[in-house]
Amino acid sequence: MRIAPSPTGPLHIGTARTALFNFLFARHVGGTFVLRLEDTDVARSSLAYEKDILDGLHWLGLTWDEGPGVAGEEARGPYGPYRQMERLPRYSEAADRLVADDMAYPCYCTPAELDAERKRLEAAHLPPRYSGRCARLTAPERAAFDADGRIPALRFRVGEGVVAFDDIVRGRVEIDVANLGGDFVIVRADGTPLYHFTVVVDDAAMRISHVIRGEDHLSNTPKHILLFRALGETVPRFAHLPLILNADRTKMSKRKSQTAIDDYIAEGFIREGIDNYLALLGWATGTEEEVLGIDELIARFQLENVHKGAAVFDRERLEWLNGQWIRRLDPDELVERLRPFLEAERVAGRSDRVSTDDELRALMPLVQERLPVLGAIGELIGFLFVDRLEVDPALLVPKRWDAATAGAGLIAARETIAAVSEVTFEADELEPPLRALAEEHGWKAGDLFMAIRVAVTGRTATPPLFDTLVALGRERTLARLDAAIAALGVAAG
RNA sequence: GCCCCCAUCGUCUAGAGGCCUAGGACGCCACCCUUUCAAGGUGGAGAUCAGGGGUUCGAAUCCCCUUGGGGGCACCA
Repeated sequence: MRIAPSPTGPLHIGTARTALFNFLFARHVGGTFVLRLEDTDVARSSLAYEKDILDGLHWLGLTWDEGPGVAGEEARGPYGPYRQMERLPRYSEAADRLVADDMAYPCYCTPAELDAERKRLEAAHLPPRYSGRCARLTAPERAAFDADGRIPALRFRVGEGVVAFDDIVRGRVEIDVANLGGDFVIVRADGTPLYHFTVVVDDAAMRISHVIRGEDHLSNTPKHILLFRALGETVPRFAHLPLILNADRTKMSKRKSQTAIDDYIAEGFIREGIDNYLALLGWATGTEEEVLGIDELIARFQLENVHKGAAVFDRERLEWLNGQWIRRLDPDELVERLRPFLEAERVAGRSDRVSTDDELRALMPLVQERLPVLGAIGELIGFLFVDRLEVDPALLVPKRWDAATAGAGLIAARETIAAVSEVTFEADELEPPLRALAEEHGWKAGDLFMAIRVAVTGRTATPPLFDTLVALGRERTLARLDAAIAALGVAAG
């Protein structure tokens, strides 16, 4: 199996999903997973995108058995090179063979001529189609064009008949060659080969047995089959995956959806969540199991169960699955993965320092079940790492209270908390006296706790209060209470 | 325009002729738990299986048509 991305943009969700399905299938059947870079669109390809794609696939855990050398590392696999621009001689050799067998021919039509032809057909409400004008040029006619200085492209003769194949997910597909749009170009006038040609030459050369790709290639498959046959190669099995859709049910696009894997990584989605979610987009185990790790996915994966219908990308479900996986992470591992996000908070100026690993580890029980994405960590515990906390005085007054009560409550709470010594400053030591305090004054414990919460965190939604106070420490807790009391005084006055 | 593909709750899906008065999950709504927020638990609303014809004793499941949606038709990949 193979994944053959074009380095013409950052790693796209759709490419990642196709790679994942190839990977799952390859691992399930004990096959070989190949990565090939289709960089023949030189104008749009770049090394930066190439790196982005390879890094992204790695990040997702989709490791390939054969692929190009990167960052000084050797290429792996016996069928390299794995970049198409390094395989040019192979394409021209294959093209020469097709020309020698008269299965391909030089076409001298200029882009302008072809364009005019297409426009004419369009105006007549006819499907675009190459006329075949150069298909039966005689040797002298070709010589005349050559003498004229015209550089020909190469076209493949599609012939006639019906091409049929048994797609693993779609079943039998039959397409009349007459609908292929006429003989198609396989080599540009500048000598560079085109996608439909390179993909076939390479899939054959790399001994690809199963071509698993997006449904957008279904209509092109007959062209590929014709090419495999013309080259005398074995036609691989095909499996066309359902497309991933925008919310409006059109093919998922950058314009209407967040498609770059990088953006999901930056938000703090984790590979386990993304892999799990993507695997379940267009495929199901047939059981009610949904939270599945990569090994479980591999064990259960069957191309036969892949859906035919396209699937709308549902971010809510991704977030849920991501949260499931964050909760399943080993706490030390979570600390590890959180660090860059805390660093980002500091860089963005939202916190004054980054926590130590010990501090963070102690917080894991509080944060682990509250993170849908890693990027939410700042919202959750950022208040612990700021020197000067901004508190909206209005928030300090719980709904059922007035400012005076809030002030009294915080002053009383401050005294109670101050009575707890530094050494025994634990959640167990804090809760009972504060509850007693509330009861003594006839306050609802929740109201008192909310006032304290806002005073020390600036927020109404936080991890459990007493653990939060402990994390903050006695000194800072008291200081923030003092600041809040002062702020209330001003607001009340 | 032509060709190809597809069609079960808002979304992801289970379903391969009787187990379906259609199951699960996300989301939503209640309730429970609870100091807030989450997490978790329980329950609920939500799909006449796009519509219409067949086939069959029996159809979400098979066939046909219609409708709707999508994809493809480049010297892009």
